[in-house]
Amino acid sequence: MARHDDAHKLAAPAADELDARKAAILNAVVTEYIGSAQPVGSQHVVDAPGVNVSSATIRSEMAALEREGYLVQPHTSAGRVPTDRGYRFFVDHLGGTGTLDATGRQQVRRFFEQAHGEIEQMLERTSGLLADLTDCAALVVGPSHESATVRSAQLVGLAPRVGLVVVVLSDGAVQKATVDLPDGAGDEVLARAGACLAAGVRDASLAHLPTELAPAGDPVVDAVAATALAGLRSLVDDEAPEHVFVGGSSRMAAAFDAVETVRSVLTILEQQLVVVSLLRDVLDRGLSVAIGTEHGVEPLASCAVVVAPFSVDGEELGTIGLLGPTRMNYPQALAAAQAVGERLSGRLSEAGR
Amino acid sequence: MARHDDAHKLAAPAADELDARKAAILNAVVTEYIGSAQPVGSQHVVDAPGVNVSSATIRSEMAALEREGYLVQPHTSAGRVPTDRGYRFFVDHLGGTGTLDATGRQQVRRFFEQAHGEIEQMLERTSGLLADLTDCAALVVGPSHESATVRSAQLVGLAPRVGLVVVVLSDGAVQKATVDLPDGAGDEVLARAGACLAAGVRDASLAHLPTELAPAGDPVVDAVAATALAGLRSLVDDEAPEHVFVGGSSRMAAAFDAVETVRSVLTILEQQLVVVSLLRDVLDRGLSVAIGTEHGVEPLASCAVVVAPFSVDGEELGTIGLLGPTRMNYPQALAAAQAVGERLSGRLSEAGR
DNA sequence: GTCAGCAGTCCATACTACCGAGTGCTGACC
DNA sequence: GGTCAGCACTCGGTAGTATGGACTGCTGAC
Repeated sequence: MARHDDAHKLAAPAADELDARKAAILNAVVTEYIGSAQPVGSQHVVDAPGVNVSSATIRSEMAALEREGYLVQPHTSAGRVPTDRGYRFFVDHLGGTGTLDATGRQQVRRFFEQAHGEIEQMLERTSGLLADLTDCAALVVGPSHESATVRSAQLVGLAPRVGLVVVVLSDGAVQKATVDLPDGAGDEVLARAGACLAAGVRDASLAHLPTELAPAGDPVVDAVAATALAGLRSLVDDEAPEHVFVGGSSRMAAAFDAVETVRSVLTILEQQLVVVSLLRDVLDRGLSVAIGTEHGVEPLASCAVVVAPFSVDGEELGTIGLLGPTRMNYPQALAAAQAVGERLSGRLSEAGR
Repeated sequence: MARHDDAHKLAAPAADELDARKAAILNAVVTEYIGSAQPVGSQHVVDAPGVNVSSATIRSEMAALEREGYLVQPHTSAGRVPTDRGYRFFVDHLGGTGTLDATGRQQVRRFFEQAHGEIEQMLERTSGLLADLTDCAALVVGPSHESATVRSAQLVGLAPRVGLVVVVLSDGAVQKATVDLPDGAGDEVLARAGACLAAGVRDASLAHLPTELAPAGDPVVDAVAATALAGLRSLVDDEAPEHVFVGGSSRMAAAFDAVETVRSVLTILEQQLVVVSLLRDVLDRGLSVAIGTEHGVEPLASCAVVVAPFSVDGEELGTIGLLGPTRMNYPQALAAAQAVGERLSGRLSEAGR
């Protein structure tokens, strides 16, 4: 079989291609290393499927794979460890997406059967589920509210001179902003200003709120309504547009043995902005996996990220991410991310129907 | 001097008291150990204030302190390390609360000067501030909404058969619950049901919502209102009543050198329920510090917790917590927790006025 | 009660030896 | 030419041993 592969090996762009045997060996090394975290020697590969050659031949093939940048030796006389490039080939050409194991599938099914409550709560719990499934840190970025439109706006008095603007968005999110009120603003003024505000912002998107409102006639009411609108507008710039739920970050402690690595990874995980843009960036580049230095975040050089979008009614709304060491179990992670993404999409679409 | 101490040593409860020199030595050992994380030998104590004796005398005092359970030796011929009891004495009798250093004070001041936005956001940021100040993991538990009363309730249609109940509480919190609507429920039905609901729940506390509403006459409206109320009531049991913001958990990675300890501590930090009840428990026992095994959480045996409440208009609303290794800098942590708690109370009271 | 002096303990560190997993190379074989 | 058994070699990890030093506890003098 490998014999006539040679024929079109020259025809095909050989740059990123490996012949079947090299691929099988790389596959075996990656698989083994993911499991054991120990450099893999030629002896451990000899029984792998698709590799029907002696350890001596494997050694020479491994040496070639090292020359081509797929493997490295930590030191002479040690086994081989995959490079980022090796993992990349593995993810692209080998291993497939894999499927969740039976217990995993059951866990996911049960989770979504008994899932209920608000979207935020569900996303948070989902991050826990993903962490459990994959033993990675799980990142779940909620939908952006940028394109959602205002369904309802309301002005509520909290204290003599404090009010709260509450808007409900079409995607079910609720935003609020406290506003200072002038001294004499009673319930009636609030109600009228609220109505005025509601009329002005209804069906506008949060990103494109009007700058002023139609006057209601009463200067006090108008003033209050304007204040409320200003409070609302400040929300948009103010708050990070997306919230990210991080679950299972403790698992990063088990993933590395250097406590310093753990610390730097955790530090990144605490920076929501970095996490969100990391995931977005990977997704925008059309990838579902970013390995080592492929994503630009330097402190995560020894990590890999697996992403999957989730959507409601076909519209991509959020992102699922899994963060683990580069030697993470990619097939499992991909399968889990994809399965949970699909289920989540289904669940959310159903709820919004 | 010690001679006639013997006399009333039997009379007075000598149990927890140490004479001035022993206290000074203990103080020096704890202070030194907090700084260096290395066992402290008699030589390092010799220059400490209040200890004007030779190292030989210190050694015999240290041996006594060890017999009394304030210090331990990791092994013979090593220096001494404080026990939990030693830290406890230090916290209770020595070191005082301390004050924040100048840069710390400035950091706190600046933070609260430019603090703005909603309470949740502010609490989250506060957890980051505290972590920065103390190099500990910071826990901020928001106010419980149990005693807050409903200021406003509203029913908004999101999709043909989906509605959202939004209630605003007297403390400024907003709660929401999605509800399924019957097929024919149009805007008018929603408005009427919403009004009916609002009338029924206004000024009720979330914990004591009515079980049924006054009928509005129309069976469809009544049904919708009842569904909405049910959705609202489910919120109370459903959601954890308090949310805890955890900041700076990455700092736990630097605090311990055993990666396994880091993992177990982080695992605890991910369990909001445990964290909340831990803080509550410590506070309920009237403590501001819980050291080692004093709090019941076994995986945190090598940690200490410093807590401080914060309040609005005199009413205790939330809790600030700092989690660090037992050899954390107690005076600094206490000062930071107290200062931030006070500032936060002030800020929140001011906003609610 | 204090303390200088001393003998003793025991952890780190460094050094050495050794084992074994693993490599690259070579020469024979198909 | 590709394959592979055999071989010499490399080098990290473990174990054993020596050394230094930071401690201690004790003792006897003041």
